[in-house]
Amino acid sequence: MLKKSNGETEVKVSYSTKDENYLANIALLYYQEGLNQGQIADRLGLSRATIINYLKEGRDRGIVDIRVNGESLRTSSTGQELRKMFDLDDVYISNSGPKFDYSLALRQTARVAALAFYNIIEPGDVIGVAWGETIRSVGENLPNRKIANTSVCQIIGSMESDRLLSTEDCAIQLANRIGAQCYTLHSPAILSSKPLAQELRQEETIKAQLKRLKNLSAIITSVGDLSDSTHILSSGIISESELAEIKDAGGAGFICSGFIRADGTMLSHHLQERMIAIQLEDILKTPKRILVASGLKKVSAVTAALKGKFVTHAILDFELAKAILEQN
Amino acid sequence: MLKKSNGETEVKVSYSTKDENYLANIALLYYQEGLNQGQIADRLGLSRATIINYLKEGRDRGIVDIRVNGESLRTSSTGQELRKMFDLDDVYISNSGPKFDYSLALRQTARVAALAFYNIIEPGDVIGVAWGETIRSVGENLPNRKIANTSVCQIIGSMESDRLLSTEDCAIQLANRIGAQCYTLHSPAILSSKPLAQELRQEETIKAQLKRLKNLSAIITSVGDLSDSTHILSSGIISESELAEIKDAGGAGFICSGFIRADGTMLSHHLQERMIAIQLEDILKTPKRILVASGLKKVSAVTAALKGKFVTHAILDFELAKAILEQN
DNA sequence: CAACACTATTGACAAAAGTCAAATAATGCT
DNA sequence: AGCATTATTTGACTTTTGTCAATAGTGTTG
Repeated sequence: MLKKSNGETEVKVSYSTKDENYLANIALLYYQEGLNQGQIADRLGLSRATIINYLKEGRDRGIVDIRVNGESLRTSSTGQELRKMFDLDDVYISNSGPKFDYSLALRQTARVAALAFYNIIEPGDVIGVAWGETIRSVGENLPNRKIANTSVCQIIGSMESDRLLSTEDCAIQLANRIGAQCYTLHSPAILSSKPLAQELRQEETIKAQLKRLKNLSAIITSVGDLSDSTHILSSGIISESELAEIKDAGGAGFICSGFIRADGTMLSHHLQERMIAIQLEDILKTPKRILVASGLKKVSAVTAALKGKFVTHAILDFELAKAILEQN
Repeated sequence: MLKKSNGETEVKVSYSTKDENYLANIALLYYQEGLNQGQIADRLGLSRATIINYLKEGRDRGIVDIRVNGESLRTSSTGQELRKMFDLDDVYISNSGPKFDYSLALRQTARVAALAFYNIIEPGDVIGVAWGETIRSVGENLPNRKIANTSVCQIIGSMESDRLLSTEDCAIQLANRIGAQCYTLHSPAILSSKPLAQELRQEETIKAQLKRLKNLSAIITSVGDLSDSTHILSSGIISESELAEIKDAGGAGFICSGFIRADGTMLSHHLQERMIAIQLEDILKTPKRILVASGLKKVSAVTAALKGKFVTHAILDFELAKAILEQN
């Protein structure tokens, strides 16, 4: 961009036309002034195609930001009914239409949850983050907007499965998006024997983290169902016989490592002895308990979680919320 | 939404599909999931035209908010040079293309100023607001976003002109947008005689306000030019002979009530004796001095204001900024 | 309960936006 | 300077979006 002419060090006042300022000005003309692309092209002496490229680049680079007001997602009447029925602080409802599309519905719910998250979480919060497809999707849909002085704690040990990235990634990504300090749990979620698990719990780094989990100010989890297609079965975390055992004992769902019955009471199971995770009792002690869930197969599990008071803020899809209402 | 039936004041919990939640969900599908209107219509079993209406309503009702990052507007190289040349804190450049269009250029500059304003003003600021087309447009382009504990002070008495609404409207609108307490000046800007002006300055409400103007933390003004088309002439505030007088004395422009020379020094004039407004000396004492200007006819006036250090933060249009650079 | 005044919704058409491969301009490298 | 490489810009075409007048639905009132 320097133009030398006859030895003089003359600095050409050049504008790499594509700098941020230029992109931002075009975005203002388009999105605020309301000019169309052709009019902008004429004005700037460029082709319309170029304007399209610039507008796109502006969006990609975050110079233009299209955001949806999270408050609006709290206004659904179905959500309000659910809120009253289970005495919740907040219910946010997602809606991607009645047509069945598991992954779209999940993403939509995650997006709503991401917006809700910014309404619920305050500076200074210490946030426990669970594991699962849903939570991971929430992390992915969170915008990069800092919340001051927050920290994030992984609340259940790591695991890998085909569909999911390992647990700590959920916590790390979420922490990165909100600019939080991130404390991970350096342990598998489930160990092969009880003594090994006990021993590990005494390790300094793990002990310290487990202690931290007793004083969270917020927690975000999903809830697991106990249908035949539950991912704890398909990912090999529990066996078919163990699943049957839990169901026989009245299990309706699980949150992190803990199983709960249809009425919301806790169901202890020997599996827990081999796990490194937050205790259900500690979840109940956490002031803000955010639950995110999507899909009709979670009806009983979510209902159980609501009855057991594991939730203060719920983010659910419309179909799920309606089904829960109808059953109660 | 109130339904009166046989005298009862029954509130119908109406279930409009068009509630905010629904609109917000559609907005998410469109703007975040990236589905097109046809796909959304299919999913929700509505026509595409309806989706368009919903999306539009979402934008109109502020459920969807498209915003441009103000920081980006600070990155222009022209602006950076100007910033160094006059030792400014910040320069924001607007750009609506080289094609001459006074009113578009003004609006674009005002929009950029509105974004800059939110970067510059902090909670607790006491902001002096001047008068003029430019400042009025800034107010109109300010989004409704509160800044805590701010107050706004009208810094020059009221006047009316054909093109402009009266001065206090500038201050009031700006205050409303940012949720500030608003102090107006209950006086005309210019009076017919010196004694009357003196008397008025002793009135309690006016005295109190004038005192406030000595301790502003920020000020936003434009700058007036002294060309033949200057609005202080056309609106009858000064006469042709007075204008000629000021120009003969070396006047290059004015800020609020005060005239300045091309080198930025203050030029006293007997007109000031009849005016109710902030003093130039007090502007110089204000820590954040925001100047907004658009249009080539303001080259000398803005240059004078910059030289006289009446500005710490400048918002200028590209053509104007370039012209100022080239002359210095 | 028919007539009225609304608002919400839609289909058909017009306008605007998006895509992409080709052309042009900038840049780097002997 | 000449050539290769890469980035930017564009024209022609397709897809998506927007408009608007007509229609269906909803509640209100005499």
